[in-house]
Amino acid sequence: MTTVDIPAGWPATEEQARAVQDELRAKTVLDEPGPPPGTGRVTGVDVAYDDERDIVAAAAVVLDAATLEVVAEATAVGRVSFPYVPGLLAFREIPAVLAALDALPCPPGLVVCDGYGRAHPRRFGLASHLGVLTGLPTLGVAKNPFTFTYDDPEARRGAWTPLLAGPEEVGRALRTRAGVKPVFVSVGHRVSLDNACAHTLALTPAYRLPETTRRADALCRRALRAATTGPEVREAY
DNA sequence: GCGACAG
DNA sequence: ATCTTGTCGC
Repeated sequence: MTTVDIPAGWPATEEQARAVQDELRAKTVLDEPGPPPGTGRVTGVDVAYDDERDIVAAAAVVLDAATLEVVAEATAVGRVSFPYVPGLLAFREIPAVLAALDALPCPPGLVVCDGYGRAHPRRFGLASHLGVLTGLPTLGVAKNPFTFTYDDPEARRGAWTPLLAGPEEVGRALRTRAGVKPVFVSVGHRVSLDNACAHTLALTPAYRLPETTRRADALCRRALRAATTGPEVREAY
């Protein structure tokens, strides 16, 4: 496990953060199909918080895309870098996520984020941001529709409907388990929407959420618990 | 102006 | 995200 510092020049206000998004958005690559589903490696990233102690823990878990077996994993712990503000989630999660990715012993391949990419008020969500910063292909799978609208997809697994920002399709509501609430998929960087959905289905053989995010979620919670129970914290009592 | 709002 | 036990069901 590694420790993270808040990067120099990291936005301190919402206004600065929005300016960063507006500047980086132009670097998003949307015309690449991305790696074929079921091949190479797929990495899940997620973050857990202890706002009380101002601690954040991130995890990156690399899976073999064909077998979904864990190939490598890494965690990072640090200080919370930004408050939670809808639309600015990336500024809260990215420093720790970058550190976890850096700590991996192998290339991450495609990165699956817990949240949105293009489906974002300024079309630059967490997955887009992480993609532009790392150059890696990224996509976002969110559990909630945020401010967007959608029609309920058919009940069968694989069914989907457009996720809409007014008239604009910013992602898809994708059914990963028959009869269960869909997930909300959007493109991050260097991946097509069709491919993003195909990857999401390949990663959900048994549960609603991708194996990548399930693994990363479990790991970052463990890391947070360890950081909160570790020697340096116990001494404070 | 007020409320809603990924995690 | 996080606070949180038991409980219904495959």
